[in-house]
Amino acid sequence: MPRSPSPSRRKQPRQQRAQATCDAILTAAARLLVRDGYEATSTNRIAEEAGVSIGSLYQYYPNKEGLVLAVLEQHGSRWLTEFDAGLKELAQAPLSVAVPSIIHHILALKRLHPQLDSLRYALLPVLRPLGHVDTFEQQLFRLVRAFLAARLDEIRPRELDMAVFIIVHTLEALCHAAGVDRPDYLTNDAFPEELCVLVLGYLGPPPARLGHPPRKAAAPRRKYEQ
Amino acid sequence: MPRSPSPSRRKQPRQQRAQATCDAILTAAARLLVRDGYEATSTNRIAEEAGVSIGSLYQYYPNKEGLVLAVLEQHGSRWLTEFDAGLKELAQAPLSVAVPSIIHHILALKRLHPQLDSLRYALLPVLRPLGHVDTFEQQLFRLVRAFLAARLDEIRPRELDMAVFIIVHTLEALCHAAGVDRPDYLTNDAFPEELCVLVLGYLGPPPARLGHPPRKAAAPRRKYEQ
Amino acid sequence: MPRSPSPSRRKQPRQQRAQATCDAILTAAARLLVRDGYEATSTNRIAEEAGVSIGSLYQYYPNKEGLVLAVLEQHGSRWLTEFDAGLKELAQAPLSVAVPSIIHHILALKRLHPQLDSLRYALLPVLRPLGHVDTFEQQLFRLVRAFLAARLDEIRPRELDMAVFIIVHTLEALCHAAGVDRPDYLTNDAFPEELCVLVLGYLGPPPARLGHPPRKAAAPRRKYEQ
Amino acid sequence: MPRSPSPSRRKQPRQQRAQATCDAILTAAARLLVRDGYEATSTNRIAEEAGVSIGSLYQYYPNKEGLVLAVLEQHGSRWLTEFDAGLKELAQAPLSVAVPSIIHHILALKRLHPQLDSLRYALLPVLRPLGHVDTFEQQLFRLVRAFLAARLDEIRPRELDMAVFIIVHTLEALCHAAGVDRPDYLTNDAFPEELCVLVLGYLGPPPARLGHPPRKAAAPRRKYEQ
DNA sequence: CATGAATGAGCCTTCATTCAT
DNA sequence: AATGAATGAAGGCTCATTCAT
Repeated sequence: MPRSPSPSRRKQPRQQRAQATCDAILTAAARLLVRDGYEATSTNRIAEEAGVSIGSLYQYYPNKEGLVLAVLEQHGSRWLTEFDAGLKELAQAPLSVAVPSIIHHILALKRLHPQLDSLRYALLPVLRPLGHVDTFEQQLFRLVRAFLAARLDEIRPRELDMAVFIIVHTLEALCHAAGVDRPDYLTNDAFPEELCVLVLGYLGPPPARLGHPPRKAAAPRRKYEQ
Repeated sequence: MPRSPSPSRRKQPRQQRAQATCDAILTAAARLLVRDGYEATSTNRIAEEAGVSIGSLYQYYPNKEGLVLAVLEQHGSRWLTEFDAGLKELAQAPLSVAVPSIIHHILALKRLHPQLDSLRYALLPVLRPLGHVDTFEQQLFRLVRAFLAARLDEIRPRELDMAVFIIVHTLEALCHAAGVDRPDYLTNDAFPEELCVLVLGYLGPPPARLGHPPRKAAAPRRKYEQ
Repeated sequence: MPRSPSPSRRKQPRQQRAQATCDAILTAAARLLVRDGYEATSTNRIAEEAGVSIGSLYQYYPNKEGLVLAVLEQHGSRWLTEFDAGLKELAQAPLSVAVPSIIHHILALKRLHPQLDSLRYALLPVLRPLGHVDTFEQQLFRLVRAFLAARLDEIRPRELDMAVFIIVHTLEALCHAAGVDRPDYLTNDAFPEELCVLVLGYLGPPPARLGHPPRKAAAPRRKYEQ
Repeated sequence: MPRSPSPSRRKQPRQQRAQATCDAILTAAARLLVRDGYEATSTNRIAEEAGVSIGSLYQYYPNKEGLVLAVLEQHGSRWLTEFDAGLKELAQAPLSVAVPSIIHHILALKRLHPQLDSLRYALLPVLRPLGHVDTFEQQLFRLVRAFLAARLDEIRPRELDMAVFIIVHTLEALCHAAGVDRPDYLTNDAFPEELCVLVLGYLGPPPARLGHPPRKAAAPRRKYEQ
């Protein structure tokens, strides 16, 4: 049985030509999904846009959902890779430096593929039953959780899971909403600064321990509070 | 003028029987939309579920979009009414009292109609081109903006529009995400407290005025930071 | 059994108010039929346009076809009445005078109700199975046949039925086509003159009888041939 | 350019099997349109009659109008081709020979596809907004106009456009009406002779030029006037 | 008489998917 | 590997007509 259990792939391309076909389909699908949305994008139209027959499309992807999943997987893993790289560079930085940098990074990624990025967000309600986005979201959670776990002495929240939940969903929603409703916020200085205030204000200073006023952690906040 | 410009209504019911039909349709539509999503819900199925003929459905609602709009309008305006009433009661309260109360109120509304509430959120990308949700969102913005405008001396942000944007989208997204991914957060004490920290931390103390350290405004935060 | 066998009427209005309702329906139907055509005109829309409930419409007309038939009947009988009156006035006139006058009259009627007139023509293929238009057409045939029968010594054709068939269909088609494609022809002097040439040329001089060259009959043609 | 601008075709069949499908659809459509008329013919019924699935129908024709247009185009262009060929053969013939021959030809074509021929006529009001019939009619006008333009010295009318308008519409209407109301006229000797009288009488002798009585042109008329 | 709520068959069309070539 | 012809369930929606009020 040559069928892989993946819901997004049917057959691995063996020849170079086949790989090109796969890519063309993926690219066409991304373009149409971004332009028309999930329901308005038909597999026949994708094949046509890709310059490929509908039969070929179904040779590599088991069904429409699988194809869309593949699109999101590709974009999601690229996004996570870049995001992870950014986090790694900040492994040693204090929160007051890391958070602004991360936010800056996220907004930059948003500006890079504004629509593909929104696509994942818009497809959340459609594809949740398929279990893909969970993968992306879970990875993102894991990365952010690890990041915070390494800074337990710099932050206030003790329930890490909840803090990650709050931070991830907040930033995702605000970036998405900005892209949709206020594109000017994406190329604006004030917006990222406000996001930093929001996140740093939330992560806050760690609970004061006896005799150790958390002066260092609190200091950076002034930058945004003035 | 026999034609109403409303995109969500076609004809006003004149008889009591007709009103009952309208309501049955609306109720059935809400139930199916919540269960299956916009695209997977067919008007024929709605009519069947409502126990009326498809013709009756189209006598009162001009098309599928109009019907969905009517569902959201009904729920949205009820939600806004209740929210507005809650805000009015807090008109004189200081931020440190009002914000926790508001967040508590929002979560209570969420628990009341968890799915209908999510429906609006999930349909945002589908219905945006129809211009309804803007109405809801605009009203919400207006209410929150007025609330903050009356407390300019208690808060830090000077760009009110951006602050409203951030607070509204953040709370919406977190409540929605909680309802979907972590229902336990909705009936949990820690979650609302964290939301308060997030919002109050963001709104922060007002910019210090000459010689008047904003000690009083900062004080209430202890309640949530311990 | 109060139902009349007429396919276009269900019930005779007894009260004045009812007569007004009937007329409003007929008027609205005529307007919409002219504007949108038979298939695109719905009985519900007619009732709405007439300011009457759909139930009232079906109280006076048995179905859509019956209503349309009534519209055509009304217009057709008015048309025939006027046409007949015109013919009567020309009872004594020689062909060379009568034909131009008749053609002038037909074009005047056409200009009077250009669309209603076309409506009958356009509905021919739709309503033929209902047997109405035959009535109109038959009456028209009878009138024209009587007109020609009284002038057998002035005309060439011996098969009167065929001559009537040719003249009636020719003039109907040309007037209709002019109304649709070349409205300028309707208010033009050359067009009716050409129609006269066509008809008079066809009816032509009577077959020459021994020793009696048909000079007189031919003479009038000069008027139109110059 | 994968999208053809034609309103009557969607996709060209590449395989032989597909061509057979196309033809079956066209044939079935023609049969049902002739039998039931435009509005009473449904695309589902056509597909069923053609023995193909409704999906196949819409793979080759963009919509109902397009399909009907294709039917008419096919028949119309065949008709025009044959008519044109007939005209060419008569290029050198005098009017008195050409006109009877043309009328004979038209009636023969009418007898060949009596219903398809009527179909176009009946669909005129339905399809006019789609711009097809104009094409047919325009071509017919052009052919007839060229025919007359080559015989300016044999005919009376100086306004060629109006003469063409009159002749074309007259013959169309009479042939159609004969097919519908008097099929016996189509296989009758008297009818075509009367049509010749009508047309030749209208085209008439050319305006007399100084001292040249148009005896030759008038002579042939005797044939039909006796 | 008049109203208008209710009906439901049926229309046009789309689209994910299969399979013979 | 690739093609593209074929499928048919299903969707949104209309409209002539009936009947309880």
